[in-house]
Amino acid sequence: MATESSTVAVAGDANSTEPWSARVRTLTRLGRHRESLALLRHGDPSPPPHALALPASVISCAALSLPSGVAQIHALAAKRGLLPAADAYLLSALLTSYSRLGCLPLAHQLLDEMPLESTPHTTLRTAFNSVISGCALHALPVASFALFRRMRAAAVGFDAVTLLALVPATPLSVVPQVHALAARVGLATETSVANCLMSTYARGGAFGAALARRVFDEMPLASRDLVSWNAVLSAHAQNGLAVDALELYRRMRSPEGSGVEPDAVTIVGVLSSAAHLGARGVGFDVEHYVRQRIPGFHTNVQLCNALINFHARCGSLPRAQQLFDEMPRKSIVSWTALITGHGMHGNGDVAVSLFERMVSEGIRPDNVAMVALFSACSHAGLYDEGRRYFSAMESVYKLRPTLEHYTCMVDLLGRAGRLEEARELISSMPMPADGAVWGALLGACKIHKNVDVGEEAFTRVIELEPKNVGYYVLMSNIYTDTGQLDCVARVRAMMRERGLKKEPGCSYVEHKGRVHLFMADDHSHPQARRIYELVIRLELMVKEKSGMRESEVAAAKGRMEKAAAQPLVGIHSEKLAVAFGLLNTEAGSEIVVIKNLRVCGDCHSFLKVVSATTNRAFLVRDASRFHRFDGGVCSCKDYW
DNA sequence: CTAGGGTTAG
Repeated sequence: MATESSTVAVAGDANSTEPWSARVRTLTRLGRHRESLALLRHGDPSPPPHALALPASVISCAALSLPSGVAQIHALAAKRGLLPAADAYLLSALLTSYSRLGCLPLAHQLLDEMPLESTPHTTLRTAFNSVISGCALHALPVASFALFRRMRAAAVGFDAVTLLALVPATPLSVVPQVHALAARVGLATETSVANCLMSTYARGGAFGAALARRVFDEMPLASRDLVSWNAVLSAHAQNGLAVDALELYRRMRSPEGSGVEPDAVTIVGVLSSAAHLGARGVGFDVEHYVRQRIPGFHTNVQLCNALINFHARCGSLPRAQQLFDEMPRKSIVSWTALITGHGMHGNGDVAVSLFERMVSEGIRPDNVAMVALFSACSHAGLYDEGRRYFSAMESVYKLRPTLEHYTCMVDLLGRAGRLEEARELISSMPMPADGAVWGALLGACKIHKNVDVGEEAFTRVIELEPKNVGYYVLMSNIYTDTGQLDCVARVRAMMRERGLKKEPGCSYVEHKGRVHLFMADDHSHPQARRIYELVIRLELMVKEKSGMRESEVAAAKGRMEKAAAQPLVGIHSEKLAVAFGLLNTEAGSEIVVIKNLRVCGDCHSFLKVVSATTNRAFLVRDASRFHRFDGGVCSCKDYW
């Protein structure tokens, strides 16, 4: 034992008793690459460098990004007759190093020189694996697939390592075939391969997430490790399946997770889903877990970004800001998350100054940061700033606007009432407008009750997205607002013919750790009777307070109900959620409501008046932003 | 002594 520790202590030292070739290897293993190469170059020439030293030196050259060094050792080895296949380790080290350094022609050449008949299959497999992973690493998916085919043609069996390199480089549509091939040799349920398949499938939208789920379900329980859980959870989180992601998190923490402890990667996926859904309780619990169990989380940029995003999108801007301030190093994502949060809360000026601070700290904005900025300008009615930044986007920041940027700008111009200007912007686009762009124009026409432009936008948008119900509802609401009830009926008929149903509105409130979900005209809550009584009482109070204008709305509603069989407006879910909040909280508290659709005008004025008389603040996150109702006014200043 | 798996913002 004493000798072993002294060997370690002097490893690589000049006075070590090791043969010097072994010392080269030791230095490489310790990551002391320069010393290792120096020893190779200037070491005792007798005995000459042993075969043992050469692979190590190759690895050191690769670690130091020295392709010429690799080539020199390659030449030396060739002179000694160690190649093409006499020394499998050396060959392997050369192939890996060439591949990693991007010298793929050399790697290919070396591979081609190998005698297929006389080389052991394990050596061949490793050689192919090295080059396949090199091609994958350097974005040459076609080449890596060609090598895989050659490998199979030469009857060289593949293993898990082959698949780990190949699968991520395979076009998504072909992955199921490789998957089937892996399954045939029993590799598909191997932990590393299954994890790799799941993360690759995760790139394929909701359908990909379902395939990832299947891989996960088919894994033997004992093979699932932390990465498996993270991969399947992220597959759902990244593809908008937030509810499933949270359900997976719950399962992971149950006995089924068999002691797997969430790590920062798990948490990032969970927080993303919680932020999406407005699942505040989940996010708060997870943050508690982070503070207890993930030491030094402040230095984990991605984790902090996920927390900032969660707080910004779930109503706690000060906590987002505090986390941001506490980060020793921030990324553009940190800035963007905070800008988005301020944008959603209507603090356009704060968003703009954050953006300016970001730029002055030397961070070049990217496309996502620009979207956040435009959307913040849009919600705050910052027309001039929006226009200015839009033109700066190309000229100053060298970013080409994408469809998303045009969508934001159409929204910004449209909300500001400049419908013609928005229409012109669409005509000037260098690419065809998509549904979102026309949809933004349609949304603006709803705000400004513009039937003509609205009809054009509607025609275009339903050509592009005939199944998106929201656009039919918007058009129908424009007709309702302008009293064209025959047209309302026509749009409804279109919806019926196409088998489209209005997406039901729902709102929820969290209270004492439980989620209370309400749908429009929903009576299923245990307190439903008291909730409805309160809503009716409050509506009466609101009507008295706001007099004529409300009665006009009621009259319009009455006319509409006569014209169509089904009323469009019943008791919307946010009224129920707020009434529940009023019944279950003390005066002075804030009631947070998360809603899937946008707040309608009627509910908006209702909530303003109610906030003035009940000594509560209501923070409502709807489909596009936050509204904070307090003392009779809304933070959106009625601009939304 | 060689090849290798999961992550964020709109």
